[in-house]
Amino acid sequence: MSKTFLFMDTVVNKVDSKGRVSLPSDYRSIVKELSTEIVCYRSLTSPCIEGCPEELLEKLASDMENSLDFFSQEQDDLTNLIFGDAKRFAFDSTGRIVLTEKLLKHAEITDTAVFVGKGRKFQIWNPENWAKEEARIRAEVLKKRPSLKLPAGAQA
Amino acid sequence: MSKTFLFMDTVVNKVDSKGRVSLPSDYRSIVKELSTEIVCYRSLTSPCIEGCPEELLEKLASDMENSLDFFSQEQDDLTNLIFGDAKRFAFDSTGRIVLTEKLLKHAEITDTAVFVGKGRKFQIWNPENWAKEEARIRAEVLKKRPSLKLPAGAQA
DNA sequence: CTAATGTTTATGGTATATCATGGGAATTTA
DNA sequence: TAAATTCCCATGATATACCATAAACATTAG
Repeated sequence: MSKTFLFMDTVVNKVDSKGRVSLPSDYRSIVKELSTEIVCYRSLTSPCIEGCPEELLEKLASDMENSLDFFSQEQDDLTNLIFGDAKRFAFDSTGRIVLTEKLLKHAEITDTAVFVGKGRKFQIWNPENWAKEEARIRAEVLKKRPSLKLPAGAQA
Repeated sequence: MSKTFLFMDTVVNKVDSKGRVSLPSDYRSIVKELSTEIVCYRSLTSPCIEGCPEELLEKLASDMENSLDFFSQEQDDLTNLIFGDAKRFAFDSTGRIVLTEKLLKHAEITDTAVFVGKGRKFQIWNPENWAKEEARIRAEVLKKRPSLKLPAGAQA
């Protein structure tokens, strides 16, 4: 099978008192192709944590590396914000990472985390917040595209 | 694959009476791949110190050499400022550097320093100043891109 | 089709290594 | 020689690596 790099599915895992969580094994096997660590940061738009392989942030850095941007103050504020916020998380031999207080607080996560695949990246949610968000997204989609219906029987 | 390095995260360290500060260990392990010292200079645009591996300045120099704006007065002036200001700082066996009075004064740092990752380089701030700057950046980002989706690989 | 078995994954607890930081000795500079 | 700088060691706090158990899953045998 060819290696694809898409984070998919929704997985619920426990967060222990030290902030340890198992990264879903599917995610792990994706990341392992590249490295043994992921990068996480607070979402700017939602109360959740976003994660991705470090490679995704490489491009941002490269874009700014050239001399023209080097002195620019306007050198993308957004990018600067992300690097200041993002942090590497290595997962140990059992596949766990330890999330920081800052991240957990932003996502309002205490003892349970929901991993949601988003393609090239993924998100980590508090269960209740994710339930609401998912409902909101579904409603939004149906509102915009009333003709879009799932085939009968395709509901889980 | 070419191994690249990204400075990330925000860490707060103390500056002792001798002016010693621990370089965050994450930063150290990045720099160590290349050398045992970093280069620091006063930011041209903010009251903070900027730091990076010497490698980055070398790249800057060669970019300038090959630039279409080879005769640009502005670029010339700017590079003069940077290279005239920059200085190497070796870190000792415990991972600390001693910043100069000139740098500390420019950043208004006395007993606490905030290291902020910026991708290929990093900045060192006075805590209060950084708090203000971060707030400014966040406001700016939200103003410019109200419907922002993070660029982590996806234009959503 | 069911039962048994082996394998991967999730989770809890604990030992260990690493890091930030302070104090002081040794070395250099003025 | 006084002052400043660099180096070395000690310590507490924190984070990481390691080990053990339990649960979920897949595979195979009967």
